[in-house]
This record gives sequence, structure tokens and C-alpha cells, in this order.
Amino acid sequence: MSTTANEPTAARITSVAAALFREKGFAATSTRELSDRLGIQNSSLYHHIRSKDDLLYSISMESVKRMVDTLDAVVADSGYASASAAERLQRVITAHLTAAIADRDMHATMLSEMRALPTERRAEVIEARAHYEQQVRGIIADAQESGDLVADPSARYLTLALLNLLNWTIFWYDPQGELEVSELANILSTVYLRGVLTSD
Amino acid sequence: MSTTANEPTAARITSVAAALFREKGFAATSTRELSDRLGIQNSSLYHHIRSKDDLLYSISMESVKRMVDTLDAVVADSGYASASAAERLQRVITAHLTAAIADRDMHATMLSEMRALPTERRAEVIEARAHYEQQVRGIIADAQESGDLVADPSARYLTLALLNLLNWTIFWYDPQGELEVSELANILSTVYLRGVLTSD
DNA sequence: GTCTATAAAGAGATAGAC
DNA sequence: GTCTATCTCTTTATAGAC
Repeated sequence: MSTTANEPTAARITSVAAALFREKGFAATSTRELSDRLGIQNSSLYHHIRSKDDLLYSISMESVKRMVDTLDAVVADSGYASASAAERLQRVITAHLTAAIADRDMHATMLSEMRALPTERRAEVIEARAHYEQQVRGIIADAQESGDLVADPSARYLTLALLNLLNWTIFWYDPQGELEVSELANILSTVYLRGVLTSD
Repeated sequence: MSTTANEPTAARITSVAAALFREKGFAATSTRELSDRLGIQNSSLYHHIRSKDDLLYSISMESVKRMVDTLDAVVADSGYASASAAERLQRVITAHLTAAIADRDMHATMLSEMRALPTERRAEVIEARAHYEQQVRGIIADAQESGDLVADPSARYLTLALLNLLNWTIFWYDPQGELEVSELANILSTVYLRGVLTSD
């Protein structure tokens, strides 16, 4: 690889790093393993990145941003406003899983390795993630107010339950396995919606 | 601390290590941090343990064993055999959460750090954990066969959904927070059972 | 059972040539 | 943009005195 853009090196580094961080964890991944997998020397890495920490930070922020953008797109969709509460939540669940699995390495890294970030940057990621969760909670609260969801576990706890259901997936789901993302989304939507809707 | 058993040193090491491993991750925790927190020198640690790996292994195995024992106790309970499918699952969910949170540090360490173990030991932990999950799946399959649970998402997927719902909890639940374990168990049971029971 | 001292390996990162 | 060489620090673990 000599001069111009075949595929941007920075992007390759990011995706290979995310894969390693998901597989082994951030702390257990050495920059030498990363450079080996990229086919370059360890020192060459530092022409493209400032530090290993920077890599984790950009992966985490990028991952959260994509999740937020995905959810924004769901809500902005032309059919969303006129859809039923069940249909809306179904779309949210499907979009969440599809996006999380499409960026599986980055997403899993963000969720489980953000604690390795220095304080300020960690706080930034946590805040961005909290913003995402607030959006989801707003959708659930709206559906409760319109009487479509049960009122009893509060929006806060219905949101926790939903995020439990969605987040753990990233640690076992295998894109090469027999279960399609859309099937998984249907299964989890079915169970969750039956569990929280006021009527079928 | 001079001679005899005040509180066994080995047990103290295990519990302090589990706390550190949960907070920072296994690879990011140095044996010096561990010995500092114990108030001894780094080298003194090695009178009690063989290696850092051994510590992770024993924490992981102990954690799985406690979960298996907990589930065995639920099924062996005098009231279990005569209980309804809903009541049985409610007991399983409550017992799982109670045990997981009682051993929160060990349990979270087992779930998220077992990948750091050398191949054979990792396989052992994974197998023990798989055994636990098979027990849960058997309970769900039985409830499907008796017609108490929906048949459509298969036992396999209903189990995945339940474990998703339960496992993620360990990463955010705060025992000092406002939510009691029993309340959390009620919330998650309610949502799950409404979602999977054939009738209310 | 804990200490001081230290070995041996591996980590992240930089300097400077090409 | 990648290389060789290397610095410096930290890591896990051991040796041997007390």
C-alpha cells in the first residue's frame, strides 16, 4: 500500500481494533497484536493513531452515534407517526438489533470496555449512551400515556427490561449462526410486546 | 493478623479480587492493586495463590456452582412440584437474580471475564454454565409441553430471551440503589411471564 | 505468613532513517 | 507511510531472609 486511498487505513485500524477488543477485551489486546493483524509494524500504527486509548474512545463514540442516528431515523420515518404503539416498538427493537449487530465489534466494545476509558471520556460515552436510553424511554412512556402499554412497571423499569433483553444479545449472537437478525428481532419483540401491551 | 483463622485469607483474597475484576476487568487489574487493597505486599499474595489465572478460574467455577446449586434447591423445594408453571418460573427468576446479585462480583466476573482463561479452563466454565442453561431450558420446555407456555418461539429461544433479560442485570444493578432484588425480580417476572404464558 | 529485592518478559510509545 | 531500533515503565512471579 503506497500513497492514496484504497480503503482508508484509519478505518481499517478501527475495525480490526474493534474486533480484537470484542474478542479479548481492551486491556488484554496489545498494540502489537493489532499491528500484526494489520500486517504492519507496531510503530507504524502511531502514524495513524495517537494512542490505544484514542482508539477505544473513537470506537465507543462512533458506536453510540450510530445507535442514536438509527433511532432518529426510525422516528423520522414517514410511517412511524401513524403506526400503532406495538408497531412503533417493533420498529425500535428491530432497528436496535440490526444496527447493534451490523456494528457488532464496535457495539460490544463500547458496551463492555468503556470502563477502560479515562474519566472524562468515559463520562462522555456514558452520557451519549444515556441519551439514547432516554429516547427509548420516551417512546415507552408515550405508549403508556396513550394506554397502549401497561402502566404498572413504570417507564423506567419497562425500559430497563427492554434494554436487558436487547443488550445481552451482543455477547452471544453469531452472525454466521442459524438465526437471522430479523428472526431474533421477531422473537424478542413478540415476547416483550406480549409482556407489556395492554391488549393483543 | 498473625496465626490462626480470623477470616480465612484465601477467602478474603478471592472476594477482593472478584470486586476488582468486576470493576476494572481481569486484564486491567494488576496483582499489585490486589495486594494493596488487601494491605499486604505483592509477593505475599503468592503464598496463598499460584497465579492470577488461578484466581479467575476459581472465582468463575465457584460462581457457576452456586448458580447450579441455587437452581437445584428451587426444584427440590417441597412446594415446587405442586406449583403452577407461572409460579415455578417466578421462583426460578427470583432465585437466579437473588443468587447472582448476592455474589455480584463473582458472577459478573464469571460472565464477562471467562474469556481471559486459558483454553481448557475456559471450556470447563463454559460447559458448567451451559449445564445451568440447559436446566433452565428444561423447565421452560416442560411448561410448554403442559400447555402453560406458548409453543411458538421454541424452548431454545424462550430460554435465550429469559437469559438476556436476567444476565444484563448484573452490569447495572446497584445493591445500594432504590430497587430491591425482590422488586426487580417481580418486574422482570411480570414482563416475561405475561410475554410467554398462554393465559393470565 | 509476610517481608525486601529482583528477575524476566511484555507493554505503550518515540526517534529518526528511508 | 512504513521501517528498525530502542526507551521506559509495568507486569507477573520467584528467591530467600525473618
